[in-house]
Amino acid sequence: MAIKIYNTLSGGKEEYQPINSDYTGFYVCGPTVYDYFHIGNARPFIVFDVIRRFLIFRGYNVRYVMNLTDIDDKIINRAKADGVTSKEIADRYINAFFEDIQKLGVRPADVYPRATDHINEIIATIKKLVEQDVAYSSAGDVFYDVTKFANYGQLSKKKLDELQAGKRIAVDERKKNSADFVLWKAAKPGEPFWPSPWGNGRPGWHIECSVMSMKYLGKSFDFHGGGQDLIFPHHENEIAQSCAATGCNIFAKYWLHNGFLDMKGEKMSKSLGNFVTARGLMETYPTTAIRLFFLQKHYRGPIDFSEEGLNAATVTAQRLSLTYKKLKDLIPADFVPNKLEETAKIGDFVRQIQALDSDLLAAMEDDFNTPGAIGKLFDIVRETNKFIDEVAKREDANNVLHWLISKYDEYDRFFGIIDKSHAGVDHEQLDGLMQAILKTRQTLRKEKNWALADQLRDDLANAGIVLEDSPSGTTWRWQNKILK
RNA sequence: GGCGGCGUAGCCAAGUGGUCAAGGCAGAGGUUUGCAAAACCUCCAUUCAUCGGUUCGACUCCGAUCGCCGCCUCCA
Repeated sequence: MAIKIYNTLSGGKEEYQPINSDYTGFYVCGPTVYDYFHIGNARPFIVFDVIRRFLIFRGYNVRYVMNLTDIDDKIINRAKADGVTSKEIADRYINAFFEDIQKLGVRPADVYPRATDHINEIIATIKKLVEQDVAYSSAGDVFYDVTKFANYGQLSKKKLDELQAGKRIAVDERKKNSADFVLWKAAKPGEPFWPSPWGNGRPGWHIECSVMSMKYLGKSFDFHGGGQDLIFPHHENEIAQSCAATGCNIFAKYWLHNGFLDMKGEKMSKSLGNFVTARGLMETYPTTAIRLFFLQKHYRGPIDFSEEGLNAATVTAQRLSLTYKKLKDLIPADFVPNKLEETAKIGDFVRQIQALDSDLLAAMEDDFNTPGAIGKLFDIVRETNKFIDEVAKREDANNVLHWLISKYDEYDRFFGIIDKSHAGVDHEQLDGLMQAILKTRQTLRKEKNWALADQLRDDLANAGIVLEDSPSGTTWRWQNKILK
């Protein structure tokens, strides 16, 4: 089955046809590193991570590039405020960015190009644009002349004469057209700068993405992703610059844009001040819950940030992870699988899961419909739990368990929503301690000393450890912080 | 004003021109358990913002209305 993708450029779903067979080029607009990113900024990091991982799962050799904007006004202002250099600010928040996305379970990109590492290439590209007369310099600044690009507006479906120029922000007098945008900014006193044919200055925002995406992915590549607010002008400008510079018809073939995270019906943003950092949120909620919170909604729609939503996602994520843990606990460590037997009841069960599996993948293939796919996943979870309840009565159960685990592992290759830490049992010493406590409590239970056995369980619950008694023994796990 | 999108149960949220609609959370009852927890079962939208139209038939297509959001050069 082909993967269908909603392309902002065409305004409809298209079948994915790779530009070349060697690799799939995927560029996503990354952070401007002047502060910790907030949970709204995290949305593209997470949804494009999942899309990328699904493409890899489907066998595409994805080359994934995310830029780091490490020079711009906000960084300069922050540096001034903190009394340090722009580079120190950028380095500080690049490190924080890497820490945070790792915690969020986002796989690292193949390349994280930084604007300041590509100044020469940026200047060379601007030079080319000036030579072609699609850009002009004015007092040390260089502007792109949007009237020179016939298809300007193709992505955002905007017409130049219908823009409300200057409505929000005063138009720079030196521009020939109000929609012209800056390629090179002359340095003001005290600002960091690089020498250029137009004097000391620094790159404008849009040009870095054109230069770096094409450097690492070629002048035409498959996917370009980012938030919906980047459609205009950022991505529109990227297309204009890139196609003017290289003469290519296609810059990025498929344009993917994620919806916003709203805070009480309003877009979450730094400038509105209504934001929660990803870093802060991860202190309260498990990352599996945060990812699930995003993935239970289609990536193009808006999401309203709410604690109720995150609490619900926390419970949901735990349900999935507990089922996975049970599967793992049931199968002997030294089990060697052989072929699944197509016998009677086992066969019915396997076929049922296979049907759900097929629906799950079909949902993912339809424009990465993660909410639909996760709905199917929870059908699988319910069937799995039923199977687990009857596992003792089943023949060939270990083979089926082994197969089920492989299915969950498969889904998690792109979702990343199963907590595989095994409830902390990877800490061997702690588990040894817990086993000692459980052994003592087991003795109390045999003696029907319920009061003491229950008190022990309650005390451990207060410490964030949940005990679960079952006919086959007692297990322990961490309580989700949020659910205490 | 231009462009784009949205409105499905208490909450979140998929989906289809034709068994009057997945899944999750919350809630009610039950099974299991020494009691819990976890799990399972049952119940929880004659209805898909409103009003028209097309159709044998629409929540799904078309039009209008109402409400909400985003972009129109800081912005994921």
